[in-house]
Amino acid sequence: MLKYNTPTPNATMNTDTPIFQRIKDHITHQIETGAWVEGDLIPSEMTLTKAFNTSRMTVNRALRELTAELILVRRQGAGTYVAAQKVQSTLVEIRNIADEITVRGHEHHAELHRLESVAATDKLAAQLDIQAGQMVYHSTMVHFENAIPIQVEERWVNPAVAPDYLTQDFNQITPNAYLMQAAPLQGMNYKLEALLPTDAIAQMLRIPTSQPCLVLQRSTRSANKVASFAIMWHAGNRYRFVGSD
Amino acid sequence: MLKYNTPTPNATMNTDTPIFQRIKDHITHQIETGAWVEGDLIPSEMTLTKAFNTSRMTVNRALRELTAELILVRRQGAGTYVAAQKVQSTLVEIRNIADEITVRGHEHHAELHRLESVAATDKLAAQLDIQAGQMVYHSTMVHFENAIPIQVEERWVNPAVAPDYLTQDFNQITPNAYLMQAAPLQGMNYKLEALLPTDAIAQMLRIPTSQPCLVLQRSTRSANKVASFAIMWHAGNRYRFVGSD
DNA sequence: TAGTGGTCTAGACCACAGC
DNA sequence: CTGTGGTCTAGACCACTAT
Repeated sequence: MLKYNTPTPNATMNTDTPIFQRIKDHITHQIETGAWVEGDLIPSEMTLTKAFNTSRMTVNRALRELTAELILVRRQGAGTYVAAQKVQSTLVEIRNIADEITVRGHEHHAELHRLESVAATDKLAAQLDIQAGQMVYHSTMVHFENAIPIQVEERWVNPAVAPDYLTQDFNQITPNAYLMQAAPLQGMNYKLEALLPTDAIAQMLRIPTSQPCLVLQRSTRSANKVASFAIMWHAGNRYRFVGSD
Repeated sequence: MLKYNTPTPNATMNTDTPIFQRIKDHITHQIETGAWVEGDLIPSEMTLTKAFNTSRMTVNRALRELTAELILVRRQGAGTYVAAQKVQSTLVEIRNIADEITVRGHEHHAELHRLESVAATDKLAAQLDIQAGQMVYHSTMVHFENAIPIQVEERWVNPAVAPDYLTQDFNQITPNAYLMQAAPLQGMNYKLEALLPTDAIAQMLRIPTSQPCLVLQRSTRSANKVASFAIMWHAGNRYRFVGSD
């Protein structure tokens, strides 16, 4: 474990905030700002007990709750670690289509059709919460399952959040996987609808323009900014979302 | 609070089970067996402390965790109660389309097109986990938002779970709302896809057959049986699923 | 063996609800 | 006022991990 300093109380924190909550806030803050990242060993219960001038049970409660929230992982005898970033939700789990295809035992590959820097249109600027005309990164990829095109992924990325986007090798890592690692995910919004494809999309998916598509639009947030906005087109006859509760 | 006896240790319980876990198990057992139901006041921390011959902090941990799991509700100064049963999920929250439309400030009404008893086809029998040929209830409804047809809901119901389905007035209560009340929901599976409508569906939604539809298929479980299977068609240009995480 | 987390105790003070 | 839950303390014993 590196990068650990005495906790600095947040100015916005009410003095009535329970101690266990202050400890939780401190830890999540370290993770959100990237000071502590996935796999890092964080301070032990005893260290935090002294740092916050409290009792071990109070620290234990904070760490136990963060573990229940899947933010930390604890190993008896070893220590407490920052958990792997996972956002789970019925609809969000399709975020890494490469993994999903591999899990099904099928072969996945992707074709990069476009990777460029473009000026944000008004509409796009609103999606990314930036100024119109500002430069943003844009990529278009097609994902294949056993050589059949399954998803067209068009993505716009906020350079302020992922400045190295254009220099990635997207044959090695999917845009989603890269963004997950480059910018710790805070949350997302999505929209799901059924649409007819444009000619360009139909061509990439190798379907007729009369074939309905399942279209997922999603924006992700990181570091209190909108990190990226993506539109994913799936041929309706080849792809569906499933889940259970 | 009624119906409370000294906890009877489960025979399958390992003697190494932590005390807080035994308390949690005891409480969830009371709820699962119906001994305690929604809204019931359960024993206080002090009562449980004595009953389990432990300390208050241990009882507090058990109750706090069950509260985080939405199984209990606590009110300082008043007591601890069994929480209302709720199933929530991005995709499951669309279960009551009438409420959803009303919340948007729009007018909702529904037309009942069909309400009948039919013999289960092989496919349907598999969905409902019953014998083919067995009688099941079937309904077809169209839901309107401000006089525009927004959803066609076709539903098959297991008579063993909701024997009074055919005698309901579905102008007063939606099938979903009735089933939620008649059969406490255990869980569900769903499938979401983009399809072209059949002629009959297109006519009910008043759309051309070339208009893609967002189709949600869902089966619900109750009392360890499949309670119902539903197919909901939405015009792709009028309806979308949205959510956030 | 030293340090870690997992659990538990027997007290304590407080805010709040209901009578 | 009494009883409830919300939080906290300063210890304790144990199982496990790493060295």
